[in-house]
Amino acid sequence: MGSLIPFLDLNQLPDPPTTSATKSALVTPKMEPKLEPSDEPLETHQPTQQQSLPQQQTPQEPFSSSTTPNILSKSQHTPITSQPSGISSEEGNVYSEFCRISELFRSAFAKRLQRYGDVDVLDPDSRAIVPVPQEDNNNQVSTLVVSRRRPPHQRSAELVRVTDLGIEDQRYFRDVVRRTRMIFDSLRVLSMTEYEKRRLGEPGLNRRVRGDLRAASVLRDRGMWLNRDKRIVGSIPGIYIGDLFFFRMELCVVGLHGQAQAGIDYVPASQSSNGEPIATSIIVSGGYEDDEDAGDVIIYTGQGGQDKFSRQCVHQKLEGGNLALERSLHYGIEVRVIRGIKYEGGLTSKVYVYDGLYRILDCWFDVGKSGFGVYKYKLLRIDGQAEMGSSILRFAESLRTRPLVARPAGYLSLDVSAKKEKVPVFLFNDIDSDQEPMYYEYLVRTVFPPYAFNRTGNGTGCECVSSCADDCFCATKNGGEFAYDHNGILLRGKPVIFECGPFCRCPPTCRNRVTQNGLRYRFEVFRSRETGWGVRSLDLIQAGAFICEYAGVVLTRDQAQILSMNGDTLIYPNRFSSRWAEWGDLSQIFTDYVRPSYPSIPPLDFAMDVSRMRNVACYMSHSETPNVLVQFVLYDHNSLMFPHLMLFAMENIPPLRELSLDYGVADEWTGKLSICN
DNA sequence: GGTATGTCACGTGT
DNA sequence: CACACGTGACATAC
Repeated sequence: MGSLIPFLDLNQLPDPPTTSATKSALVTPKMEPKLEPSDEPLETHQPTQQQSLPQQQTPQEPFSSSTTPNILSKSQHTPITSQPSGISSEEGNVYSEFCRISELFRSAFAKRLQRYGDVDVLDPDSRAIVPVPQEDNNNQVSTLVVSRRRPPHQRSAELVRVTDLGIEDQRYFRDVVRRTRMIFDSLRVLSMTEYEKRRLGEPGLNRRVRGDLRAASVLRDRGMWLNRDKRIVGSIPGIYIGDLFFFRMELCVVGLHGQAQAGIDYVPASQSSNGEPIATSIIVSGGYEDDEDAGDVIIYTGQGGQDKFSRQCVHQKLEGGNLALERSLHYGIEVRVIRGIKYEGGLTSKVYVYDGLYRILDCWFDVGKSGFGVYKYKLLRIDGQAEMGSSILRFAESLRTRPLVARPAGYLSLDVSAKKEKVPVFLFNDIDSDQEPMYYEYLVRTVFPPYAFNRTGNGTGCECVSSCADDCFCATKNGGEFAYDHNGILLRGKPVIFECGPFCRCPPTCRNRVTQNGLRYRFEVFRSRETGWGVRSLDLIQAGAFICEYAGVVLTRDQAQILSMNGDTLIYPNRFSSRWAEWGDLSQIFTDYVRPSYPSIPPLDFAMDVSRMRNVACYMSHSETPNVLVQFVLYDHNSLMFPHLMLFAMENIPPLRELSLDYGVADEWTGKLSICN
């Protein structure tokens, strides 16, 4: 178990009431905590030994039966059904989620501090995280709205540092972050879709919607922003260096940077125990002409003094974020650095990259290029961290354009697909002499047995000539909606997706043919010391984007049993974990969110042979926190027994980060884990 | 002295 | 040199 190290306790905590044995306790040192100057660094605490924290499982939320979610209307003020604070956590999704997280944090606290012995044990409820109170408790409605009048929402002033999380906790927090971001993205897209629909009815409607802002507001009203109960200095649990964000508000939602616009986030002086503000994170966005970004070393300009056209027009003052940075320098407190960089090929023209922790070395008042005074801060990246996301982005860029110049040694092949894919698939190994992937024939698509095509009537397709719409026959097969948005992003996972196919009249550019158009990203099969052969992309992959098919030769159960005795490598599609089920699931937001009656498929009873012919997917590694999911898709035949295995991104995957799949547990047929390598 | 309310600074995404 | 927007910190009012 990791430790949460409080090093600045800003509130006097009440006396300990009795604590029940079932509750974890929040403990705090008896002595008055003090800020120590930088020559006595705060990190003198030793990390705790690894302890496993009992993990509470997410309560399974039953799907209530009611209507589909309503519009994301802001004008309508209809309160959602809410969970009054203090009610048992089994009842409400949001509330239980909060309790779970806060409980984890409290347990971590207790574990950490018990080592000191000299502590007070406090009633956990005294510091319980409570979701933002809903204004009303009218249970009959569940329209998604953003409340017009926000209850005052105090951010915590309690500074903590989270270190040495155990593997279980890392996995847990990663999952919380991933789910929250997925909900953010679903809401963002939903908000824009609703707007487009409304605009069809009201042509005069011309006000642009900001889906990102709306999504953040909805999550905030539901109390689903992460890490609001503590001010975390240092890294945020569940967020890795190199993680990518397309929207500024997303940084707020996950707690990486709590300011919607300002580049410096800090604990305000008014809340700080000694009346001094402390900086926790900054965003280097290129908005200040006096910034100098050399990667490991940054000369960062303070905030303020600009007019509305971002020109310096007055001197900056040592207040707010500027003062906070100066105080952080004084106390030797590290700050998180997020870079906003231009990047084409993403969802927006800019991405935010978490680049890790920096220490502030120096601070001075200088005359900027404009002639006005600005505060400058010299920051140095702390050693021993993973490589910076922003430099990986740059490196990937050079690999895309001139691979052999950027990396002269290590390429075994510049296209293992031998031009069978639209884009080359690189093969790279710079650590040993293994050349295994060279010896397989590259297979672009899964080979199905002929009778998969004969079994059912084939001629069922749509008659759309130009483009398919929501009332098209193929949309009906998918429960009256397409599975993808107009950019080919998977909106919601389903047991099976019916794409338009050879029996449809629509063109190949139809939006319902996402998985039929081959590779879009440049992949690299690479050799790794940890995972053997693995796969990574040279391009940024947006969450929900189609990656590739998992291709092989389909075998019946009997055939598979014979071949597996030969030691051939087989894949069992029914063993992949059903990650599609959580993709696009908004039941945490809409209390009346129902799982539509999608057509389901019978349990899959086939295996795939990848022992002679395989594609790039076969080299993907297994992970219990995968970044790729399997979605079954049908298009070229109608046999539900034999769907294609299509892979989609579960999160924004930065270039050169390894792709991973949850292959599931040991297979029931053979007892072997279905991974080839 | 605490809470409620108002004002402002802070860039962003389109 | 367009425009609307959300948040948090802080000032002010009570």
